[in-house]
Amino acid sequence: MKKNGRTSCENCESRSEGIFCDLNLPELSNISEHKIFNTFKKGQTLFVQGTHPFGIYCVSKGNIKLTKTGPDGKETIVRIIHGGDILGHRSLFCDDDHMATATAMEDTEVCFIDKKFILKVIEENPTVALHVINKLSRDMGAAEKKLSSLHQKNVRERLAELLLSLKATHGVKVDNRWKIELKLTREEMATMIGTANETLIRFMTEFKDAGIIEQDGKILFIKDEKELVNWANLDY
Amino acid sequence: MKKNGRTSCENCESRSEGIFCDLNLPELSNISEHKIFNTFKKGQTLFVQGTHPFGIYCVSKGNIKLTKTGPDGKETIVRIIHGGDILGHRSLFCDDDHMATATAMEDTEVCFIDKKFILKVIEENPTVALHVINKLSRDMGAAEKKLSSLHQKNVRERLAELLLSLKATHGVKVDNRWKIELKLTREEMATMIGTANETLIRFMTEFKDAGIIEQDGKILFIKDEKELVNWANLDY
DNA sequence: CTGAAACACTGATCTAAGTTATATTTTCTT
DNA sequence: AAGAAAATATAACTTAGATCAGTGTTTCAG
Repeated sequence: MKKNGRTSCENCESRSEGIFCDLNLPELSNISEHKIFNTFKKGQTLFVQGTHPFGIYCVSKGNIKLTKTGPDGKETIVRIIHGGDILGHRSLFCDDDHMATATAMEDTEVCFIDKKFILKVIEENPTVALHVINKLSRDMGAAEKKLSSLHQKNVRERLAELLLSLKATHGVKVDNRWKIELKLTREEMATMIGTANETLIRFMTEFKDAGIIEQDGKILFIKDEKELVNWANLDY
Repeated sequence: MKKNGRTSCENCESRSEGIFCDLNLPELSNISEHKIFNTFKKGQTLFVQGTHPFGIYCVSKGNIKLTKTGPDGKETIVRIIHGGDILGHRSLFCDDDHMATATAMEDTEVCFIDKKFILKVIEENPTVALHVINKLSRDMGAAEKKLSSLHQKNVRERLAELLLSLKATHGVKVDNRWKIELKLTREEMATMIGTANETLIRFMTEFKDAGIIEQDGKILFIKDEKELVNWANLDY
């Protein structure tokens, strides 16, 4: 692995974001020498539900969806991983098989880090450990929030919540609209909030008709954030 | 705090289980000197949704439920914490306010550990850090599994899953039945699988009629685990 | 021991959202 | 550029499970 190349951790696009953000250059280049850089084309899978994890993936560019398929073939997107995030750590850290499939939603750049090595890095660098703990805690919060939403809110409210969370994670303010820089199919959005394809489409139409959102081809815009918050019926 | 007393970490009932299980005696007694021992009676709350976390709770005895209340007052049990587990760490580690309320389900014994101190312990003891990571990962797995169940399975299947998971966490084999050593109301069980009180009762009756479960007062027994697995329609 | 809550159960409606079906548009493939 | 495949959209129909209403049964405080 060439030093200071485009694919080195020292020059990584997402160097300032992830669990390694507090490491200094020598430590980074140590990791750099132990990782395996890889690219995935849209639609390719990084790992498949039910298989054994061998390490973690550090995503430097592109979005990846984590999909859990049920016994009857129904799919649910449990999480979306974007540039700067890690992936595959949950299964690794509890020695479970992967309980979901990771699929590239666009062309992505990802580094693979072997189990043994990442555990060593965590043991030797408390700051990395704390970042992993922080990441897991935040994801866990998101998961438990979704859990209660699924029980307590109807589809309209959950859709509003989804749009708000997409705004937070993938939104960019352009003029006076929020542009969502993540292309999702209706099907995918539906599985994110636990509803059927057709039901989701109905409510998306309702949101469009109400002037809350707008669409330009596949790109989504949020026009009226305030109204979205109303519709989401958020707690406290 | 007296040394070697009933309430010291060295003599803690759940010493072999929690995140501190790999520490040696001097390290344990160091923690012991920094914790605050407390007891809670059934129904008392340890902390309330929306408040700021100041540390973590280390549960040595008793079960505690974590309940998230929605904007319309509807409650959902997001997790149950039992002896040996920690509590309140999720919010603490991501600097969020508590997003749920912790309520003792029976008389409990709990130690409080201050934020600053627990962070120091984690930084200085990689084994503690790894145990915290492992704990979070397992809880996160459970949360994401529930999430997809809520989308992919009907109430009957989810109830079967709940009973199986109660068996795993609180079950004791007595004769040829599994005794569930956790007393739950129907209401509580309902909020655990995201359904209504009445609906849950209906299916519990169905399970009893089918000879899968049995009840002696408030205590629950699983008679036919095999059939329960069938009804749960588990994946792979 | 007693009266009031809290809990458990049952039945009768009602409705949100799933399902099925079909048409139209967009996006890939060759 | 044409044809196939995937995604979007709408409407009609069905249903799982929520809600409402009422009765029996524990539990527990005083």
